Amino acid sequence: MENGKRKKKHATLSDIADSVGVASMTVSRVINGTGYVSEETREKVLKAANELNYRRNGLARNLKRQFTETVGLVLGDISNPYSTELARAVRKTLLDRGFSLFICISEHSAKEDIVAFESLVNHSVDGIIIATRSNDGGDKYLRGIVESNVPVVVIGRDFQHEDVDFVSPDNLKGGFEATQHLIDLGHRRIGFIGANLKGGSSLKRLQGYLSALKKHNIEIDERLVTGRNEDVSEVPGYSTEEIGFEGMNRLLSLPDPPTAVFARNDFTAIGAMSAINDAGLRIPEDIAIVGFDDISLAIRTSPPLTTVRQPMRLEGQLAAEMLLERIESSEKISRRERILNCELIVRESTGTKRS
Amino acid sequence: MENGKRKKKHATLSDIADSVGVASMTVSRVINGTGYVSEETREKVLKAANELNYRRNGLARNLKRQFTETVGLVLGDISNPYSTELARAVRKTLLDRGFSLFICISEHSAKEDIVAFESLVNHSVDGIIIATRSNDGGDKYLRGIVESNVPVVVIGRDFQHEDVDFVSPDNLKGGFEATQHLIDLGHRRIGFIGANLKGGSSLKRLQGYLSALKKHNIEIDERLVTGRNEDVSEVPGYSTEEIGFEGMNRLLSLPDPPTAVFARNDFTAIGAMSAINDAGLRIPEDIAIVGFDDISLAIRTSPPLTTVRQPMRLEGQLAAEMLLERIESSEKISRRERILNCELIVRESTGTKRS
DNA sequence: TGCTAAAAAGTTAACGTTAACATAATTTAA
DNA sequence: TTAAATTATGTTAACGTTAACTTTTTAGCA
Repeated sequence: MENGKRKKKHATLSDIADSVGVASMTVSRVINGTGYVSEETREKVLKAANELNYRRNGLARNLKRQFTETVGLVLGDISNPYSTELARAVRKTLLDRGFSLFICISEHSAKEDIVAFESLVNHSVDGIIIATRSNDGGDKYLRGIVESNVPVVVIGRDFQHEDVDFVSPDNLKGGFEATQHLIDLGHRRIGFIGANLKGGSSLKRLQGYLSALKKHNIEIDERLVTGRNEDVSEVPGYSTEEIGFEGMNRLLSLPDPPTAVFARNDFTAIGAMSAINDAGLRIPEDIAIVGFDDISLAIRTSPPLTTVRQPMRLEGQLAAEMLLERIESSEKISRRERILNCELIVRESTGTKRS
Repeated sequence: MENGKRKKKHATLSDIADSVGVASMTVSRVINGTGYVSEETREKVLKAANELNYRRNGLARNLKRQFTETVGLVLGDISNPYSTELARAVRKTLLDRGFSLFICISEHSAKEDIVAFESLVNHSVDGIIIATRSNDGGDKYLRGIVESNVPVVVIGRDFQHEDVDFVSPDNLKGGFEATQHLIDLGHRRIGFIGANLKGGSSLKRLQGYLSALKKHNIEIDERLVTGRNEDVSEVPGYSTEEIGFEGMNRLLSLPDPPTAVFARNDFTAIGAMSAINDAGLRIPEDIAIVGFDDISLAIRTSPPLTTVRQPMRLEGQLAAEMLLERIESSEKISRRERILNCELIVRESTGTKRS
């Protein structure tokens, strides 16, 4: 740091103490409203604090108290309403218990994961909730953090550790049901947009898709599974309409394009719908489409999007509650896993049974 | 806090020092890579640090150093891609300079603004960027923060203070041009969705709309200006499709509905488009529509949305740079204002000139 | 009146780190 | 070889707060 100078100093407890003529402990008592202080002193102190524009130094306070009543949340794709909903629920649960929340973004790499973890640990947050996708570098660093006794809960991230709780929607079942729904409607050529067969092996939604096909003895055509390779992509996650759009165009250019598509999430589905429209095809008559998440926009697409609803709020709330338990318990807590049910929401984008 | 117990202690510098048999200062030097340390000692120290799973205590460090190299960003509506883009740009600029970013959400009240400011100040962030809408309580608290010398930059928030920089898109001009565009196409009855005439007086986009009408001597019909009252709303901002949908339906139910609509932002526009579709009307033939922001989705709506593009990244970058200057300068910096140009992006949702 | 309890303060030390200074060991230069 | 420079390490104090303890003052009451 070549740049040394920082601004004018803030008033401290002892500045106030000096100005009033008491000990700083007395001022501390006034500020925190603890212990005995005479009404007279209290008023003098408050007056002085006000005049000096006193603001308590949280660093010193937290250093002394050994906890910060702050939790960090690491999000991948903040513009996905899923993340937002999650963050909102986490925040509410924490706020109700007197904790505050700092959000860090980690968009697409282990490096960013690590930066996020590091800055949170650095600020001595009392615990961390992580909702980014798993990756080797991040996992390794994370393991170190957990082993130094920082309470951690992961949401939807494939991270195995005896001291880390896990909350996730049932992506596998959700993916299965979405695909099953398309099969029930008579579709046989069903595409998947949002991952590759090689790269997306950890993607439960894709696995659900594959297992539904398998169950109905539909052969898996790897050309029907398309998506950008995440690990390579430098493009922020939110632009998944792009991915959906591109992916759909790839599918449409096949000699034998699918009659239905399961998109990895609603944004991807919206992008795909746009590509279908552009190609002059109709939804659901020519191509049926299912998304995932049930973001609030899903009901406003035209036609309204069939999708798998995941309980985002519940996920956030549960994760926050589990974390708080970890933070507040003095005993070791064994890993808990909560896989939450999803619900298929059928709207017009999948239409009715094909003849 | 009735719940006292926190977890097992972390290793400290002196734990390592003791275990290796050196002074903690030496360990500090190894950890920070500063000053002279013999290769032999360095290795011993690193080994011990590793074994003890040492992690430096940022609270103590920052307390001593008197700065944290951390900046806080307060966002209103995190699921709006606008916020995301902003956050991303801010983060990138900061990261390049070695700062980390904590994001706080403040969704719809002065109370939440204050909670967010408070927790950031509490953690002694070196500066704060604020991108929430102005409100009395928040402004008052903010003023206090600024007066205690915390560097602050606001984005698009109407906050006047000699020591606070201001970055904003030119909402007034943008709103004007959006409306002008509709007028140029021959529209006379033009609605505005996203604010009330009473409550939205501070909304520059609405003012731009009004002034464009005035310029062309089109009488202002207050029934054509519709939106939920923000201050009252308990509904999170992101569901602005809802607002657009509801608002459009209100406009459609008028005896003499508008032939064109300017929506406060793209999400609102998308909601409005959905309502227009549901009513069996065509865009742009029956009703033309303009949004604001040019989120990535805008090009994927059907028809693609005419909108006003604001330079979100630039806003974020500038705000971050200004903040860094404030943080690093030892001299007082006078308020700087940067109003950034917006650009009308004409797509199909406004069609061609009416006959 | 004296004695106890309650109220109102004050004192000390510590949280974990590092800046600033001091000292000791080693190397270099002349 | 001896002083000066370099390298390696140590000591002290302070960042601002508060837990834990101590002391002083006031109030209560038998």
